[in-house]
Amino acid sequence: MTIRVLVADDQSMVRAGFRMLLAGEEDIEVVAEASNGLEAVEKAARFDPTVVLMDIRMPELDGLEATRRILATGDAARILILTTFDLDEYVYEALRAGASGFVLKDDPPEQLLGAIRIVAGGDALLSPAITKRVIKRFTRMSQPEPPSGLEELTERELDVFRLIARGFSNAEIGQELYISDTTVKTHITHILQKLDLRDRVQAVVLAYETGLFEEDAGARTMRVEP
Amino acid sequence: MTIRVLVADDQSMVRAGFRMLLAGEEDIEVVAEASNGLEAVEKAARFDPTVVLMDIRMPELDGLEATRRILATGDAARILILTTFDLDEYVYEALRAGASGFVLKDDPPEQLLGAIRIVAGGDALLSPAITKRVIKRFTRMSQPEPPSGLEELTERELDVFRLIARGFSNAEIGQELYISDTTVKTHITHILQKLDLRDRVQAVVLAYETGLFEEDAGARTMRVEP
DNA sequence: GGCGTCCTCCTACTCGGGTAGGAGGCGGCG
DNA sequence: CGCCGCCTCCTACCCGAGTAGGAGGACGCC
Repeated sequence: MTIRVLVADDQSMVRAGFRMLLAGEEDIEVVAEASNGLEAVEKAARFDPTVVLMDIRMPELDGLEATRRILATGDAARILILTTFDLDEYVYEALRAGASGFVLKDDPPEQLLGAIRIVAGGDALLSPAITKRVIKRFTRMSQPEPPSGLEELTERELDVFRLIARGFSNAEIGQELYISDTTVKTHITHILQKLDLRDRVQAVVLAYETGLFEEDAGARTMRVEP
Repeated sequence: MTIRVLVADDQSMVRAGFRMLLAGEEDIEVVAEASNGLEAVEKAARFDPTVVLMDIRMPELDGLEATRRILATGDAARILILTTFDLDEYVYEALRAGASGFVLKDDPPEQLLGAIRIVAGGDALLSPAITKRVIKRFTRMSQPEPPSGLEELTERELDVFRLIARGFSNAEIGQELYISDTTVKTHITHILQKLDLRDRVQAVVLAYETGLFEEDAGARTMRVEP
């Protein structure tokens, strides 16, 4: 019996890469691809895959919500999450959503193949680098705060965060969003508090390390004055 | 006559993606792959490709030096550089190294195919987003300074830059390197001047966008106080 | 209606970051 | 030797960033 795989990733290049990688395996078959979360949910229902390779960041619906919806249908599908960085905060949320494993996109191919087989067999696994962080997280969590977790940023705060991550000053952010810079400051204070960061520099680091905002790569340009 | 392509990229997934993409084209054939710069140089000599798809950031030897070496052999190969971001400062260096074109990795596939054919035909091209920056750069360059280009950072400045890129404050950098924070400030002023940046936030953005310091990913941890 | 959330804007303050300019020590190189 | 580049450190100054705390309007929900 072959392992039926659904590949859900918004980058066609990555999908093609997986398809090629898995094509060489006797016991694995790619039965469908999805380029966003909604499509993933739909195709999971239609093709009944054994394993869904799920990117976290996708348009329409992200990998987390897609994971929840697929599992909510009672399907037997196992979800294997693909993350780009081991720092990805979503990992903890995905754990709660019921994912069976996490693999880093730049892990060696053999590791990925192994992961698919393990997950298909009903076991769970984490990439070593992720495991380290998860453990650290849980040991830290069990002491001071109750359950906690990361607070959610509002829409507007995300707008501001996006611009911070591109190196904008408060004044520039204000111009871009048509709000005063005191308002910008207010948003930033909230962002830093919610994410437990010291200043905007750390916010930029976090944004890149977790791969936030990779969607708007097209518009990504640092401001340069003439 | 088919266009012979060498794919040089350190991510196997990306290579596989290109192979798959190009497999569908009648006039294009992937004759070899390379996972680092040295391999690219060697295989370019061995397989005599029409076009080399070259990633900039690669182990052993980066895409720029590989480009220089391949062109130095007098081969007819055209180099098409792949960049992840339009902000990549290396672009200017690669121009000087003799690359024939630049394509963003997330440009639509048709654009990439077109680019390969154009470059194979002997013309040069830039991705629109890159063109914009190059023009801005050259117009700026032709006025005050002679040829110039990016000044090189010293070893110590790189040390400081690395820590800036991890979100460290000046005081923290000073402790880490055993120097006073006024010295740190001095270095930072020089870094910003040399790279034409406004503040450390832009420096962090630049570091990530150009993939500087990806080597020390293992040690990459944001400072978090207990 | 009343409550809560979000967004907006304000003042006033503190502090870290960045600039300007100078200075001394060290090592390499012509 | 003398010059230069690099690293180190300093003072003095300015300004942007972030904090604290308050306030008002829009909207949705019970």
